[in-house]
Amino acid sequence: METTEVLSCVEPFVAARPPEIEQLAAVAARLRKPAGAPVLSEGQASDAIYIVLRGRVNLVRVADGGRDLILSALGPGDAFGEVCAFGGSAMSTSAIAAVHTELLRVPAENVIEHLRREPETMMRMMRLQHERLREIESVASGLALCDVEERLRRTLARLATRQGRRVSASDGWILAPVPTQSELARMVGSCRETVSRTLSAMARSGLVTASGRRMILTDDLISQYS
Amino acid sequence: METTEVLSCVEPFVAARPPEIEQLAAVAARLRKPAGAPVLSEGQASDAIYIVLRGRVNLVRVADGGRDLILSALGPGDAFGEVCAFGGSAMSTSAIAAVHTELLRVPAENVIEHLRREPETMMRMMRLQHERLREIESVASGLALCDVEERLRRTLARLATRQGRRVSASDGWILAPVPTQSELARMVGSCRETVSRTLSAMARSGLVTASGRRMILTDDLISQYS
DNA sequence: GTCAGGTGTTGGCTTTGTGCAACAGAGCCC
DNA sequence: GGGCTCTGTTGCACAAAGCCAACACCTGAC
Repeated sequence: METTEVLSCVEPFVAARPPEIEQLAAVAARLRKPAGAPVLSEGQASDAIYIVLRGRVNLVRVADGGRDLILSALGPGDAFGEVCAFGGSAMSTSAIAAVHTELLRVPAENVIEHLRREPETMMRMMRLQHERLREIESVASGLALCDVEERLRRTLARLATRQGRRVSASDGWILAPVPTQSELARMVGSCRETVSRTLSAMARSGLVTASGRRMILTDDLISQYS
Repeated sequence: METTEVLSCVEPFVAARPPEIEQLAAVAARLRKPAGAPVLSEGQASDAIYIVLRGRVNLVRVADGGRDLILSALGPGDAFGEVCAFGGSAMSTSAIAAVHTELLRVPAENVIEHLRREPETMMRMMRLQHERLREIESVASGLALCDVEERLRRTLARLATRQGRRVSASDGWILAPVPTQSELARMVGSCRETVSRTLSAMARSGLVTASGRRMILTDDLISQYS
C-alpha cells in the first residue's frame, strides 16, 4: 500500500488536502521493530509521529519494583508520539512493540509545519487526544471501582472492537492474535495467575472461547460496553 | 477582579491578544454553585468552557453501585468543559462543585470563534489536554501499582502544589481547606476508614500535621513527586 | 436549645487477589 | 533431538483493604 494512501486514511490526517499528504509521505519512513523493542521511552521527547501499520504497540508506565501497567494497546491505524507536535513535551509513557511491528514515522518538524498550514488536522489531533483521555479515564475508574473480571471483560471488549473483526456465521467477535495472559494481566493491573483463573471462569460460563492464539467473544460481552 | 484580567492570566487564554480577551470577557458570565451542585454531567455535551474562580470542582466518574472516583480536583485558575470546543463530544466525567464555588462561564460558540482566529490558544488548549492526560495516567498507574498510602501521598502532594501554598517559616506546604477524608478516599479509590487510618499513620511518622481544616505537608513529601 | 447528618476514629471480620510454588505443554534455538 | 524459555494451569498461604459496626465530635438547620 502506498504511503500516501495510508496517511490519507489515518487520523489525524484524513482531512488533509492531497498536496499536504504528498509532502508528509515524502518524508515518512517505514521501520520495523521486533517484539519487545522500545520505540519511544518515558521522559524522552518524541521526535516524530509514529503510525502503526502492522502489529501492536503498548503504551506502558513502569513502577519502581519492575511492575508495570499497559495503559493502551495500539493496533494498525493508531498513532502515537503526537506530543512532538506541541513542542518540548516529553513522553508520559514508553511505547514498546508488543509483537513484530511495522511502523510509519513522520518527523516532528514536518508535522509541525503541516499543522501550521492545516488547522483541521490540529482539530482532529485534539479530538484524538480527547479520545485517549476518555480511554484512560475508563481504565482508571475501572481499576478503582471494578473487580478483575469486570476489568478483563472491558479490556477484551475494547481490544475486540478496535483490533478484532466480526464473525458473520457464529455470533461473536474474533480476536487474533490474542495478547498473552501475562500481557492481559499488565493491561488490567493484575497478575498472570489471576487472569488465567478468570479467563477459565469466563470460558466455563460461555462468554469467551479460546483456541490457541485466537479467542472468540460473544456479542453480549461486546455490546455491554459499546 | 475584572473579567478581562482573569481571562488573560488563565490557560488556555494567556497568549490571546487584548481585543480577543475583551470579546470573550464581554460574553462571559459569573455564576455560583453551592457544595454538591453539578455543573456538567457525564454524557451531556458541554455548552461552554468553565473557569474556576474560587472553590473547588471535582471531575467524577460514577459506577453502577453508587461508588465513584474523583479523577481530578480543579481549583482556582483551572478550566473544564473544553470538549465543547471540538464539537459534539460529550463530557466523559461529571463536574461537581465540591464546596461553594464561583465560576466563569464562556459560551461554546464564542470560544470556537476565538479558536478560529487565534491558533495559539488552540495549541495551548492541546497542551492543557495533554497535561490532563498525564495526570490521569498517573492516577491509573497509581491505582494499579501502588498501595493506598502511596496513592494518598501522591494525591496530597498534587493538591498541595496546585492549590496550597508554601509556608516560609516552618518547612512545609499548607493545604487549606483540606478535602474531607471521604473526598480523599474517592480520589485515591479507597474508603473513608482506610484513609483515616493511613493519615493517622502518616501523622505519627511526621509526614503531615493536621489541625482542623488545615493540613501541613513536609517538603520531603512534596519534593518526592515533583 | 435540640436534632440530624456529616466527619473522623477504631475494632473486628471477611474477602479479594496477590505471591509462591509446582507442573504440563508449546514453541524456539542450538 | 535435547534443552530452554515462555505460556497456561492449579493449589495454597498470606496480606491488604474492603465492609460492618459502634462511637465521639462538630456543624448547621430548625
